[in-house]
Amino acid sequence: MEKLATRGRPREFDTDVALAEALRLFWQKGYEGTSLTDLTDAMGITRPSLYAAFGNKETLFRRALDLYEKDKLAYIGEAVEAPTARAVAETLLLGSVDVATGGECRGCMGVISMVGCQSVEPSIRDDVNARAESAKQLIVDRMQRAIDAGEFAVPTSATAITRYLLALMQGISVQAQSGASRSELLEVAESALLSWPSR
Amino acid sequence: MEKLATRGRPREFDTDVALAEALRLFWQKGYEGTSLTDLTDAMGITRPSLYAAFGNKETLFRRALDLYEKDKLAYIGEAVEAPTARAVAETLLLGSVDVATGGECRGCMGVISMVGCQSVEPSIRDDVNARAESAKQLIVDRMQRAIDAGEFAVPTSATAITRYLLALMQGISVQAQSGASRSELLEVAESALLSWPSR
DNA sequence: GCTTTTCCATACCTATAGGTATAGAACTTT
DNA sequence: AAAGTTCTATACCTATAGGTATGGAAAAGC
Repeated sequence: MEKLATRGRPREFDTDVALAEALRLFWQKGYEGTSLTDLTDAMGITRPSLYAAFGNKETLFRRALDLYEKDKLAYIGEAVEAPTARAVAETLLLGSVDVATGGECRGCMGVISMVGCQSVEPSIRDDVNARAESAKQLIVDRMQRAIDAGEFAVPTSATAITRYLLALMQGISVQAQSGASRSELLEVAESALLSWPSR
Repeated sequence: MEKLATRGRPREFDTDVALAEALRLFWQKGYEGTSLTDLTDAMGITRPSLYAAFGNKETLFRRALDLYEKDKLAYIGEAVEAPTARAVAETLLLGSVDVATGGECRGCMGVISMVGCQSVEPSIRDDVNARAESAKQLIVDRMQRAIDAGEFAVPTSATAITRYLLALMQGISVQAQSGASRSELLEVAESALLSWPSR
């Protein structure tokens, strides 16, 4: 990905560290709310260095999303490995609480980007929506397997139960952003799990 | 609220119409995503007219929020009048689907503002959060009455069940923004109601 | 009809946005 | 050590942001 130069003066900063810092900013302030000055200040590099290393603001944002998915959304991939639909739901809900309240950044960056980037350049919006869609598909497929296995008492559809779960996760993110505590959000997850419709 | 001038040349535009147009824009593009040029173009007035009529962008936004609450969030006030907690939940969930997919603007403006204004001037953020908090309190009080009336089978708390409901409504809004259809969102509401924990 | 008040239109202000040209310094390879 | 790269620093570019000064036109009250 990174064309690592063998000749010439080597880069003086660590792109991984810089990218992590960019992620922090985009997560906290959103794509449009984060200016290049914010970025270069926090990353400790100058404007031309940023452009040489990352192209432009949009590709930097995409790289930050990549890092976010890898570091923070791993729980989704793990969740769909769980043995039952109920266990999947539990992992997803608790995972979203963890991400939304675990660090210094509140809420899920995906949700923040989905809500905040609808009026932004289509290329970014489409990218964000596509990422969300592929995560959704993972869960839909898993839920379909659970339905086929007869796990659900009430008749339902894989897409319906998935959208229901995602709605809760998204709501958890929204509330985390407006200041809800970890324990308050765990109550939300528990409420959902208490009346979860599969055995 | 509006100091209506008796002397001098009367205003040539209808402030209510103009405000409705401003609401549309803020709803679609968010506070920061809506520029004064966007506003004046859509409202059909000039910049000084906007400032004379509404003060500045921030107060215009607050006025738009007022209008939004009055026109679009009335269902919340109606919901808490419903006879049972289950009926309250049903009214809230279906109402949020209606608002999120009813017109040309997708999602709930409150959610959009909560997510989009966290990094914006504190005065706006605090206002948005306060509005959300007061709506929440309405539901908490109603749920407490339902608990006191013994409506819930499973032991729960008014704040937990309220946050759970709000999470669903917020998730519905997020999904509406990223393109979910009305019928898809109705599935979310139905999924929640099918396993609603009160009789 | 005159005065006064308020409106609208144009043009402008400062600050900041994202992005880049230029030039010199620093490092690697040969 | 010299040559060849690629870095960083500074300064700048254009576009747009929110907001305002100014002047002339229009409608009300007297």
